[in-house]
Amino acid sequence: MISMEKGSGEPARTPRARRIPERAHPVTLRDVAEAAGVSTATVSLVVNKKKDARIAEETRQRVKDAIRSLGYRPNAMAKTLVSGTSRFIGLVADGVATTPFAGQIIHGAQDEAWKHGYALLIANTEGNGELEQDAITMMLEYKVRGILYSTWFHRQTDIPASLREADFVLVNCFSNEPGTRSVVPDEVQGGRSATEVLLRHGHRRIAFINATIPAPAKDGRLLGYREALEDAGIPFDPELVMEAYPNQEGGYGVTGELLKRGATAVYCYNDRMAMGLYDGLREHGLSIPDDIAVVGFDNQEVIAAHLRPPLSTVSLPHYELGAAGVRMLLELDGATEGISKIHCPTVERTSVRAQAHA
Amino acid sequence: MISMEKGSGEPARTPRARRIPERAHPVTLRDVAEAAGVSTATVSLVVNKKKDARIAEETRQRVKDAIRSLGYRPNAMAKTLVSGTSRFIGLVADGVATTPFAGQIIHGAQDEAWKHGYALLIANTEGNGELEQDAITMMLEYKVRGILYSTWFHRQTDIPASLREADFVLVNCFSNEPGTRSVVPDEVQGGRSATEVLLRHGHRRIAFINATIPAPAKDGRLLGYREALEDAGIPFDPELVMEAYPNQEGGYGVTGELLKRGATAVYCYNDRMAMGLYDGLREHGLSIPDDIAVVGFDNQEVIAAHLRPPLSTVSLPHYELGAAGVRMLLELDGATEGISKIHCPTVERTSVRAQAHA
DNA sequence: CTGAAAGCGCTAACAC
DNA sequence: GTGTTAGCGCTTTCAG
Repeated sequence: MISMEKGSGEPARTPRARRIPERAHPVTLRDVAEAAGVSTATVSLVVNKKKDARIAEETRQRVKDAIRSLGYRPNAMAKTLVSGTSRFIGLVADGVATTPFAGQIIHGAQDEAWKHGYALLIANTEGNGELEQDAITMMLEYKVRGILYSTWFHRQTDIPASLREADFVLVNCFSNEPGTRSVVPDEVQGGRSATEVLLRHGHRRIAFINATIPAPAKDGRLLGYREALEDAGIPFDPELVMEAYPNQEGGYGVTGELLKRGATAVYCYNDRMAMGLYDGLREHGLSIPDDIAVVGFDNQEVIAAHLRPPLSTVSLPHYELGAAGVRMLLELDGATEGISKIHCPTVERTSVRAQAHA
Repeated sequence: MISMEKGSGEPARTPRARRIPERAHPVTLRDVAEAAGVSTATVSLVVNKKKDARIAEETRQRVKDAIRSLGYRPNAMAKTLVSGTSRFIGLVADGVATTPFAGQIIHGAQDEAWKHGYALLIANTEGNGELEQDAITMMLEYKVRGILYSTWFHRQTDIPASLREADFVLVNCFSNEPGTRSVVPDEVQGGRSATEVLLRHGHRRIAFINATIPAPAKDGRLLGYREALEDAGIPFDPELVMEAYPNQEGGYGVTGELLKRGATAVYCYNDRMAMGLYDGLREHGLSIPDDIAVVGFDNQEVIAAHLRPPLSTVSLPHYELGAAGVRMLLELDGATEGISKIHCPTVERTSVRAQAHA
């Protein structure tokens, strides 16, 4: 009555299992085989639903019953040991905690990995080089199928030496080293789309508030803006391009200058600047979108969707970045080399309206 | 000259390694042993830096050289297979992609897990029950040391059946089932702290805009508010408690009603509501903190730190939640049973000022 | 249709 | 000090 140790007798089913359920003796393939009166090979066959192996229906049933009653769980470690190839994909990210962006990358990568039978082993380095090194080492030791190396904002990056020991793809970052694979957002197309939203509503005098910080986004978004204007036959006016620190304070601070330029619409480098600009505009007694139209970039949910009025913007496709990353790693898509650019979709809300006198 | 297959001869060091470096023949312990002219046992001993085992310095060096020149990486799978216990902790989250909150939990859990030699195996279910089931199964098969089951907002939860097969702790959620372990934020203390910030600045007529949605946060934050008032000897006035949907629109919408109550300060259920309220107050020509003081809750960085003026608020300790979860799982802290409440720190910015006529 | 046996890479006695 | 050996839990020929 007192001893229930070692799970002797019935399938260890203590009424109120305490901590660490049956850590004593994890049930193995062999246990199942013995219980069902067959060999381990047979059990393995039914567990893995091998189509070719013909097992008597009666035997199969007996095995299944044994599995259920013993609560058998295959040991993935042992499985990958023999198969030689693990079912892991590593994802090292430098900023899961900082923004929701990295979260989206994780989500996309995971959905796609899962779809192909892989589990995600993730490491969040928050920019700490030592942690990053440890993370990669760990992944290497777990014999991951490959590693996704991602950054929370789009930038160029150095490739850590140990990363080269694995099959890898850069996500949301890139290297100019030849032969490396990477997926990044298509900033140029994004900038073009943002501008086109304004153009479509009849605006012709469109300002662009760019970031002061050098980044592929800075160059790309500007280029897209220029291309869109050119396509619309509007000459580029350098007067209409301003720069500010890419956050709320930056957007707010540039308001006065913007107003002097006489634009009817503004395209902001990101949603955070747009948020600051909203405040600035309001202080000047201006209303959006009637007095001036605004579009942002990033589609940072918490902000864009809840500003007054909700902000039209261009979405950074982080989910897709993660998903495309694993596809590239697994060589599932066509492109398996170089930089793959992911489309940035437009998200229209109500901060833009057809221009009154257009 | 043409054949380089099977890595025969020198340590497979092709000049320009293509994809999948040396997938051909991963170097094993045995390879190292042969190269160094010792047994596998010896290599194992130096790899694991066993203190007690006495190895001749000369031998140790020979082994180390072999390891380096072959580029040997221990196989974690094999290691855990023999040791019987894996070095994984599973983390299933329902919303990494939705908010930065889950990201913080991941970060905290990972740092703490790492500190104790564990790697985090994470699964992002975004609320999808099937995915969740698969995730837990996967973790069970990888023989994780235990599972952290987390939600992105603090709530009660059901415990999935398969979760019980593992050692687990609930993070940011709880169950009233006896014997389960969980870590959650201390909402009551948080609500009290938020109110006290206002009290400390001389306010006595403090409104509370609560959420309409039932949640532990709703009850806890209100209770904290009442406790703080009571301690300050201020009678509770139901008139001063309003409810609205807990986002920007909700905060904005309740502005008019709030103003009728004649409060000198408001404590909002969360930062998003405070953001909406800022807009509402501004439209009424009121200035923060001079005309009215505001505090929020959550400390949602993108918002709170960049509102005009920056919002004083109470921080939801997600990082700590993750870290404490791991500690509880590993039974490192004192408390190893029941619900552990984590302190919510106050973050003072400039949306509160000493009351003019106090 | 099913069983026996070898072996995946590594650790841990236990010899020598 | 260092080598031998027996598994860890599983898959996979190869026999029967």
